[in-house]
Amino acid sequence: MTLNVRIALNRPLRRLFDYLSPAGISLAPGQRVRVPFGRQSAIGLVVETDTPTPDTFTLKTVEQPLEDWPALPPETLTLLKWAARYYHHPLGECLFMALPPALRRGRAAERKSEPLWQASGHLDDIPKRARRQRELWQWLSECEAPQATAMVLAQGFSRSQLNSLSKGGQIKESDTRTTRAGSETAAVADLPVLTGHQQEALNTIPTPDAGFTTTLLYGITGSGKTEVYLHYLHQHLADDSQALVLVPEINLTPQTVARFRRYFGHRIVVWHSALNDSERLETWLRVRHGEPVILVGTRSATLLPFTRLATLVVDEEHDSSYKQGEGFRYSARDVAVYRGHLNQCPVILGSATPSLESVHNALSGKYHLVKLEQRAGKARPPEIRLLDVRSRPLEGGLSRPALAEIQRCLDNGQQALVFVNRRGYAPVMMCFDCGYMMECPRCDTRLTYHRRDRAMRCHHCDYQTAATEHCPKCHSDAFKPIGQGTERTEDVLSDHFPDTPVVRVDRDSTQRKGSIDNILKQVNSGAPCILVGTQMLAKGHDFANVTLVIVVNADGGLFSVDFRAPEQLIQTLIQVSGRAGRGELAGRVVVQTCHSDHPLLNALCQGQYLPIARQMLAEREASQLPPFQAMAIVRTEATTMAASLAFLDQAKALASEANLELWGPLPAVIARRADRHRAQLVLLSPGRKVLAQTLSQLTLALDQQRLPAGLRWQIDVDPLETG
DNA sequence: AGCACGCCGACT
DNA sequence: GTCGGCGTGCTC
Repeated sequence: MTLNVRIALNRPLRRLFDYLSPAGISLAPGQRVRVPFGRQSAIGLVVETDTPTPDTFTLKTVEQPLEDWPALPPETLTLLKWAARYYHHPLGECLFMALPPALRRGRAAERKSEPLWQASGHLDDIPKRARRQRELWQWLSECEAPQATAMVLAQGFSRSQLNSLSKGGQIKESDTRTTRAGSETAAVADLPVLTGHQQEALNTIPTPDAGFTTTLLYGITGSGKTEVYLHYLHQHLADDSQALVLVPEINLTPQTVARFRRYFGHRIVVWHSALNDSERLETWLRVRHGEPVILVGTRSATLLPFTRLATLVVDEEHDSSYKQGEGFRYSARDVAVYRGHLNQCPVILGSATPSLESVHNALSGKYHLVKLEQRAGKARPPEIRLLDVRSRPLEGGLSRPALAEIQRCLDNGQQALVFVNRRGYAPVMMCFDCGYMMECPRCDTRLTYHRRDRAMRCHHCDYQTAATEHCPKCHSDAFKPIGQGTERTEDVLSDHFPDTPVVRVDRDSTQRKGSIDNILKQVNSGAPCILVGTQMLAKGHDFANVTLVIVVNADGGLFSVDFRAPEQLIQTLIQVSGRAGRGELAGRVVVQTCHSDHPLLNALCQGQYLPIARQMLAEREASQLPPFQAMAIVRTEATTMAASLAFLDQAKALASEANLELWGPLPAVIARRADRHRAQLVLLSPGRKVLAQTLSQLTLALDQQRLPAGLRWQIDVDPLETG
């Protein structure tokens, strides 16, 4: 008896390879195998069994299975096959995304016993000056069960603190799994009491009995959506079931995890980009073996091999970090919804500013709409006001009235938040004598001036060069920064308010590990201070004493070429406004603009998101943009623009038989990036079927073309960026 | 993606 | 004379 199997490999190939099963072994779909491939040996995943024998060539034989069980269980395999088709990405690469790196490389799927730490000895044995070590000891001693190193690090402690304590004998390794299993059901804190509105929302979300349902939980900032998720899971998740809670990358802070762990203890497991290979393997195995975990994770957690998935939650469902920006460009939110369908279980999408796609689905009845329109506790929604800054003198981007508002806020002993949408000191350096502007040698972009590091940096590639005081071209000293970045606004605020701490929060200031925690700690102390920062500040943080938010410039998103720019602008403005007045104090938001008559900004001042979303949806419908048509983009990059465009011209010819709207080919908005010349062809279709069929035919035909050297192309289905 | 094969330029 | 550049083609 010889049975053939069809196998996917981790290669960017839109095809599978057939092999003979090894003698006496029958293989199942999803199983991991080692196979000879060319003159190398590769790891493969079985996709189909009992496939026909070809008559034109002889098959090679699978070397051996790596496990006698499928690494990818049936549901996960079905999910990934669907996703590979939907996103028109090679199946092999999609399947391997669902394996941890260790298993992709062929390591054994075994748990390495990892140490779990528990406190022993006495607090007094730790020197008083070792403050963090003492805190770590205290935390461990308060934990219900011994903690893994990953957990300790997630709490913001360091390896060196752990090592010191271990050496001194104040903590020790406990025996691994037995203790953990015993603690699964350990008593944990009581759930927070729900407000009447939260309770009402909770009661309105369909229960798992209803099978597959998608609920859009529209809850304004500060309304307490997390409490609703916690109660939903507590009420409806069976003890032997698994749940997935997706959060945007930035939200998976130790505080968020601690919040879940307080009520579910060790049932909470985390998954994010900072895990190392062995932590990934460990968690992947727990999920695969059906441990009843509640997994809190970022985008790629959507692809984990759950076997008893019973509830999915996508928090901040509008967040763009759910869409993978390269390679397998999937949307974790959309894959999660499909996964709910496969498992016939509830999916809850939560946001204060849901995507227009989700609002559309809610309004059309495809999703249940549950509203939570009151802030929890005594907090009230902030008052939003436009401040027209045409012909007003600006300092670091700030107008006099804005500075006066900040002064008043500080005088009241409160905190202010200043939102600037660019990091660095200034986005451009320009010579006022010869007009020269410093550009990136590899991209079609201007270099951003980073004053702290005396550097000129490109924000689109890794280029950087020393900053100069004189114009590099004409040596004039009239070489000046143009525009605002967070550093510049920080400087102006420090000069203006010398007695008040000014804290900058952006990618540059938070690079050091744990620095965001220190910043949050300082802010949460409540003493007057000014926060200056980018989008980072807008996301999910709870600053009780911030009562004033200043938006330095709202105009960037109003006139962008990208059709999603207004949606993203409004979402960011509402999210950042939501940072004001979360405690008992009322919040105020001042939005500086040169277009105070713009209808979108005026709608924003009404403070309600859904009406604005309706308005934006009407515009999308009028111009037949998503979600009223399905969109995909064929993107190219090549050594010359001519090569990129020529390739897309062929693609256009291949696609033009179908009844589709085609835009382009056109050079990308940033046409050259890291010396690659980029272009795109946009496909729009009223129906998903036509689009999918066209893309299938297109990929088939394009795969057969031999590509000019250095040209790469990809397909982006449901793109977020159309630049 | 790897990897080998293959056909032209500057090195001991 | 060979080492090695990366173009082209193939992998069940």
